[in-house]
Amino acid sequence: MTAPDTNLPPTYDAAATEAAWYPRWTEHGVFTADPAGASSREPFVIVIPPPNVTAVLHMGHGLNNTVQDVLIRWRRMAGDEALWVPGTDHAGIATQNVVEKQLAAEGQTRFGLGREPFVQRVAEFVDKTGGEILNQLKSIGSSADWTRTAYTFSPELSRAVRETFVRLHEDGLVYKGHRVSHWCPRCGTSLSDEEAEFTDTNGKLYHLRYPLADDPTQAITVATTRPETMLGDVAVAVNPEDERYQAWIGKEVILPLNGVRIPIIGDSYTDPAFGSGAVKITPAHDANDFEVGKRHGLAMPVVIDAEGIVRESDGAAGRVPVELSGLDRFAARKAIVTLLETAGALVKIEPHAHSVRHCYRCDTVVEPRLSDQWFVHMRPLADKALAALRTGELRILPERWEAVYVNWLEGIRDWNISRQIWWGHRVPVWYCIASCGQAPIVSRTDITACPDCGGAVRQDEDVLDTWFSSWLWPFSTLGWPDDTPDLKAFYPGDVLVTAPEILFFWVARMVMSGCWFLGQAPFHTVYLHGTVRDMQHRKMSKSLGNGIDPLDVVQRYGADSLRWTMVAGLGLGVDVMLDPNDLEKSFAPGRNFCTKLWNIGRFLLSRVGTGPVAPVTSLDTAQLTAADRWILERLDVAIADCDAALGPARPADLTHWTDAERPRGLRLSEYAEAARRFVWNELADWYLESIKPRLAAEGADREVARAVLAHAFDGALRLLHPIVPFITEELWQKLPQTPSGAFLAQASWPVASGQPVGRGQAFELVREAVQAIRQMRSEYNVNPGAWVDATLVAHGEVAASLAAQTETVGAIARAKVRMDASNPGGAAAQVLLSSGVELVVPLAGMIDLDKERQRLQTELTQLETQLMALEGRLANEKFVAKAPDAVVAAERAKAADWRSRCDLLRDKLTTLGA
RNA sequence: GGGCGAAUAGCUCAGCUGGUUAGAGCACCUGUCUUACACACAGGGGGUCGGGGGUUCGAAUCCCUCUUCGCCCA
Repeated sequence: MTAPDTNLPPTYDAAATEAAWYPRWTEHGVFTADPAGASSREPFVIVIPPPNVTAVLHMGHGLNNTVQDVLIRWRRMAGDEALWVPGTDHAGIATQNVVEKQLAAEGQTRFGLGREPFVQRVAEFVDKTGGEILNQLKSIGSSADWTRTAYTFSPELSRAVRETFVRLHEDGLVYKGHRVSHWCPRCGTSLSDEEAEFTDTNGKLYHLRYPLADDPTQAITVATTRPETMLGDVAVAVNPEDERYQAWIGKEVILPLNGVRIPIIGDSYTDPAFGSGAVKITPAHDANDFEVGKRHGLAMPVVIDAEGIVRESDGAAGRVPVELSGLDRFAARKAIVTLLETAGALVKIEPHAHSVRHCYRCDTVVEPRLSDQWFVHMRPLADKALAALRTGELRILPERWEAVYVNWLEGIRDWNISRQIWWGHRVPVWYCIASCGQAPIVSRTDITACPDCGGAVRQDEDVLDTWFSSWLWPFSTLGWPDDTPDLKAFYPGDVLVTAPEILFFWVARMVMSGCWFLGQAPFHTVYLHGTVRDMQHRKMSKSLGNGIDPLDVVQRYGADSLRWTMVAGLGLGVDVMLDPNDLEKSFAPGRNFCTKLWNIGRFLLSRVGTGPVAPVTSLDTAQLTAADRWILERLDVAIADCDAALGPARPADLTHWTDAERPRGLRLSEYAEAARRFVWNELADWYLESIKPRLAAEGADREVARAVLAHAFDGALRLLHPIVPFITEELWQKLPQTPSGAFLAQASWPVASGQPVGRGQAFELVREAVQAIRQMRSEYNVNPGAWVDATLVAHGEVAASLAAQTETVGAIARAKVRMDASNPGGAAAQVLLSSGVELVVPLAGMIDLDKERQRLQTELTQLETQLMALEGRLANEKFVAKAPDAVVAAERAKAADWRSRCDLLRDKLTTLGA
């Protein structure tokens, strides 16, 4: 440890401090959790939302991880066995895309390379460049337990994935389904419902004319947004209730362009009010049409292939005209519309706003495609996740997201978990090549031969959705499926911190898997924070170029400034607005706060020194001045405010939230403000100023002031450490009372003193008097360096209490203050303080009587207006009869107070000759 | 199309189950380099709580309605 040093440089050096402390913390295992420790204290566990292994840190990560770090550092100090599990996911589609791009640049494709070499190449790429983001997290101070760093594609976590697949299959919840799924032609894989995101689009509605086979003079008009699919139409559906078309059901029409005859069918799926009331049915290229096709036993010809190219595929022989075959689906749309127009089959084109699904990874328009995919039947899992929320085992903050969670789970659909890519966990299913009749084998271990005929087997080609591994994250990272000490000690965890965007993708699924496989929700609290946006409220993104690089901010302002800015702006569920064009505007407040803290530290060290200080508990309360009592009370209040803003950390009964507890806590900005107010507006602005004379003197009172100041600042540093860990650690190490070898990161969270409330009251009158004198000085433009005279007029107990404070008032306000039992009169500025104390500031030659009268008159008029309203209320019999007694009593007391104040003001005006 | 939420000071937001003279931070204006701090200190201005209606002794707070915006789902 560095030796205590009373001569700090005038400005805080963030870079040097950060570089010094982070390694010391990790070398001493400050962030390492011990499962054995969880037997004597409460465990507090957060698992990181694993970033993509190839990701680089952006401001969203900065926000997300700052929040987690604040919480984990808070609980670590509060005495919990705190564990923050870090790690990354293998990001199947995203990572594969990156490597495929590299291959493309080399004129290669993954198919040209072959599966094994390709997977090898991706693995090498990840080894070389992956995980950098975890190092970047360290530079913003993240106190994760790096000894437990996890990766979804590691052998351990891969075993959990396979176990899950097999167990769900045994439970009858995993099945292979043949249906229309979302397909990304660019990524070459199917997608889950969640991965196919809606985008509002200004499209067109094409009205097509299909002539009757028996009587080509008559025709039925269908409306579609995707005319290119008409080649695969197998029917026209009308609503059986629709009188316009009832007679047409059973007749046949001729498809223009390819001449295929298709029937007109009745199906209630058709909305008579939409378009023409007749809908073309293309079962292989639309999920709804697929259902209609199944109901009516229709053929399902495929006319668009996996690359999004129009051509005759399964069951589509004779359907695609030669001139259209081989066209991309969007080129085909144009060509088909032209051909239809030429053929007289295009009735009209209307503008049509609708939503089109896009791939969440590459934004390509999703193509619905008929294929075989592995699905998880989600209903039974969803029911457990719903129950967890309803019983209070789980809560979501902000609470309004609970409704969204419930809504999604109630309408849950089966989850397509197979992907037609190569980078990921291979589906653990094997097939006998000999087709000996052996059913597909679902296995925890690799299968090399058919158990029935002994012949060769092949493994399913598909890999699993990356989310199928990340939904296990809260327990796979702790060693599940083995019953490890970590799993015993740290499951279930406590808080999950993430953004609302992945509530369904990840959060709800983790709850489902946790409840299903371990019988308990993986955490009791989901904290959904806002999004980082620019000044136009646009989400920061690479494509918009409006991002801020957190590492750049760390370099220029320090990690603590970055963290402060994030936390101070973080109302519950509120977006954080930052200006990418003006970092100074966004991060200066954080830097300024650090500078302020630093200077309080400098002042303290230069005046208190490094000599021993007495613990405040050893001080005789009689020795404490009004200021001492006041700042100690303010510290108690600050502790209580911080605790109330942050907590409770967990349900009181450890298992279920009560309705009263449920919405409480995680108000990070309120916590930051409470701590800031204490150290800046109370400790620095008032206490420090008031004790300067005491510190300059010698004797017992100086020791009291030293002790109280050191204690109060120590408390402030503890309260602030979770937000600004580096500067607080640096300063705390220099405090005279800090034990050698200790870390603030492991020091105890402050606890209120338990001393009676209200003991700081005497100092409030000091503050009031000082503020009044300052106001007079400002109003009369008194030179800030000049001293003024002031008289405090008070009686009885108040006078006695105030008499001991005149020096303090004078020192802070630069005034020669004296007490008097009666108003000295004369040309003076006069202010009425509370408790009937009068402040008289004779400003020789400066006093403007008109101005004084004006000021007092304004105050009197305002007060009289308010008093009149108040008296009106009290005169209202209904108010007195119906309002609670306590309210009425309070209003009466207030009225009495205002009346006497009005009287005093009137007296003053009289003496001023008004 | 369905659901949820928001609208309070120039900006970002607090104001819990109706009862204080409606608050905070930042921004703004004025003065000051007062030996910890001008990245600071001191003083100050600024809101008919989106519009309308209702319940109540009393509404920023509860109900209805309209307008605007955001999010989720189809």
